[in-house]
Amino acid sequence: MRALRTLLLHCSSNSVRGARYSWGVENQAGHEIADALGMLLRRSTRTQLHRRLTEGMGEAVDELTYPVLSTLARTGPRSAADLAPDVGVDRSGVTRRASRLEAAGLIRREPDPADGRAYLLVLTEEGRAAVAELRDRLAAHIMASLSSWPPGEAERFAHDLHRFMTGGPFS
Amino acid sequence: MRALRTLLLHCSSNSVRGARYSWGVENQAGHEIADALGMLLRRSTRTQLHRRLTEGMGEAVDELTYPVLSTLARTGPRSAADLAPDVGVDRSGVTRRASRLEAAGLIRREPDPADGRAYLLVLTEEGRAAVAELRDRLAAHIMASLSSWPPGEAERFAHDLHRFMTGGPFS
DNA sequence: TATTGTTATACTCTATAACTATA
DNA sequence: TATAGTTATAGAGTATAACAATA
Repeated sequence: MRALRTLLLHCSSNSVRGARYSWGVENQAGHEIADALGMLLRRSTRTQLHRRLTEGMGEAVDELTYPVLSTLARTGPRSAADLAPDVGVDRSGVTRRASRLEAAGLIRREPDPADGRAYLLVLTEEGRAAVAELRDRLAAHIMASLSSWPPGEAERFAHDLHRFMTGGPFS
Repeated sequence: MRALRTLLLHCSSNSVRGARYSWGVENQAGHEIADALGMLLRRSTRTQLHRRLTEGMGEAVDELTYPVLSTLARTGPRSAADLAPDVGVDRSGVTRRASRLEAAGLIRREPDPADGRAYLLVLTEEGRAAVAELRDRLAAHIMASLSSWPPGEAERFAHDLHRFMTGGPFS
């Protein structure tokens, strides 16, 4: 079955945008998006982007700690255990990252008035400023690359991307 | 200067799509794209996606080794040192990942006829099939989430995304 | 009994620095 | 001399499993 599939795939060896792929033309849009996402999810792309955006923001803000800041900014004060699934690490991981951020003055720990066991992680003023700064840098970075697009197309693309992410396979 | 900026930012505390942000409305498209990309680059999103896509494909294919396979499929046989910047790790990292893939029969090492020091990493037939399978799964996954879009809009979005990635801040 | 935050442990992956072989 | 592949080493980050405190 797999052998047959492979054979069929390799019978149609058309070139997609010069790349050396050799699969069919069906689902062209899906493959085009898949390739773009693959590029975006590459480690080199992510680290390079993070490095450029966190330039001069202190050692505490990096690829590991920023998701904690970002999620707190989006949802408000949360406990470590509550934050864990959003950040994508265990609650012990959230604790370690939060400790770094607390030492840098970007967040503070407050006893949860509703649960004596928990501590709420709260953004400080500096933490809020850091998130806003980073978000503005990314937005500016993005818009600079869209400046050559015809009027309205960037806004349309932004809308489509938002629609894709919220209703798509990643929500 | 930063204090002034922060102050200005927090004077306009409008709500964007229900999120608890408090920054201006300028560069709306940039911020919308930035938020979508932030969601996409999150660790939880990436690991979840990789886990779903590599289901039942053997232990050798995972988040670490797939970029090696994918890059080889895109560019043809390459040496480890040549591949390293594309994959986003050191050449020793490429060696380690390639060894796992070679043990699983997905790639093979061939002496580079043009350089006696180098070995070319070459996809085997199984390796090509694995890449095709994974790429098809992702494309199908994506298209399923776009099935409810009006005719033509998915294709338009695919085109825009490709244009954004190749001409954008990640190229 | 279950869950909180935290910490020690074992594990994985990485970059760095070696090493040998070849350009 | 510089660069290829490979490997040992040290460092960073993680999940797991404990622990005491609280629900």
